[in-house]
Amino acid sequence: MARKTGSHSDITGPKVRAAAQQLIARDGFAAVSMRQIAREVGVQAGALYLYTPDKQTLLFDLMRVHMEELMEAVSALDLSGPPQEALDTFARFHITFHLDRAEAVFISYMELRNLTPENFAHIADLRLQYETLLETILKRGKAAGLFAVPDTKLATMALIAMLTGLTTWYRDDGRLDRAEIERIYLAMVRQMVSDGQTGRAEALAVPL
Amino acid sequence: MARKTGSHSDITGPKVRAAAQQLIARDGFAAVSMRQIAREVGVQAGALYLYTPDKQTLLFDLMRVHMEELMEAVSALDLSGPPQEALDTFARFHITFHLDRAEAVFISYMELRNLTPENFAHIADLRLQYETLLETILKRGKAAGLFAVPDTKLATMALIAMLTGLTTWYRDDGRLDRAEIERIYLAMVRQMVSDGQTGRAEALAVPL
DNA sequence: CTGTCAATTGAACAAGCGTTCACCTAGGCT
DNA sequence: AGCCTAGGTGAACGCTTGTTCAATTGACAG
Repeated sequence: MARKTGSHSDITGPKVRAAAQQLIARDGFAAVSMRQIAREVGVQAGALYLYTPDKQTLLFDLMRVHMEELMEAVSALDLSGPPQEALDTFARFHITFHLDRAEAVFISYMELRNLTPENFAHIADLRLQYETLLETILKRGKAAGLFAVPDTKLATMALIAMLTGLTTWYRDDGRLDRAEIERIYLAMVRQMVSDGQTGRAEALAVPL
Repeated sequence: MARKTGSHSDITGPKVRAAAQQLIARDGFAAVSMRQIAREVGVQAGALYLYTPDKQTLLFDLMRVHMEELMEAVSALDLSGPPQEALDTFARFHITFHLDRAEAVFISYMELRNLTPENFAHIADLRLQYETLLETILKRGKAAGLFAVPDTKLATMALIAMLTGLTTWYRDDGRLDRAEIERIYLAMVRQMVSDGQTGRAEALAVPL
């Protein structure tokens, strides 16, 4: 067999990562073998080692790329405006970005324990940076007397868990479409930090 | 070697489940071998099969017992009172129960995909029953005009994700103790469903 | 038409897997 | 004193694992 036509490394490389992502998201890192990934790609197991030094690095790269893309995308947002506006922007972004990448999100939350300590530290650091962006918004809103947040750190964790949890049950053919879900979640986010002065009607009337 | 003193099945049985729970919570079901569990118990791998027919059933039993204990404990609550009171009771219960059983909770959320379809269906059914208890409270509150909840199903998922997320980052030696965390989370839960009429001060002033 | 080399095969390696089973042995019962 | 059996051993089964590597292929440059 060997090479067929054209340069394959540009083709096989991405296919390896795609197959790994799909299988690991479905069955878990430890349960997926290199031979399964290879079969999905249409190649022998040995060939995978042209694209990754080992299985661990394959996982780490999936998570690293995901987190780097997340940070790059969130960096493009303007979160410097009024806290309420920044919170809306962040929440909308989080929902869309995560629903678009359900597999990568799932892996990044479930397979942390399969990383070596160094790799884990790197991913955890990126995640903390991301969470800090949200906490900063909450702090600004609290300082301005706009948000009623007992503790910004806990509110950050609560909001992220609530928003990310979406990816675990969302189905394309579900009762509500993505726009509706986004609207409803945004209303809940607003309400969770609202100080009551804003009024309920305002928080629930989410413009699209 | 063989038996040492007294009847051991009453001792070894629980030790097997405890060791399995600890190791699976830490490394994941697929990554833990029967030999590792046996070593932790202080026994040879073959002896485990006196206490479980196979590895899959060992996992299922851990999850089943956890979910059954959850349902039994939640059934003992009185959730028939005013919606706000019932919600408080439920939230407090959820936090306490889950923080007390971090390992079992972690397993029940992470290892669902390692269950056979029949076993999965059973666990999923118990979970749905649990979630329905919360949704019923939200529906009652909404019908009574007390809660501002755009969609009770989504609010249920959001609240459960938010509350359960707690177990993923809570540490005994953290900045806040459990009572404080419970109080703050309860305030956030109230605020998320509050209709603004109740007033912010009331929602944040959580009695212990 | 030939030589080069990127891309891949397929076999091999030692290690570990879940599970089974013939055997053993210490303790309680008669 | 002697048997019975619960509770456990330790070796073995066939299979899979991650990883390596010499050999081979096909596409392309000169």
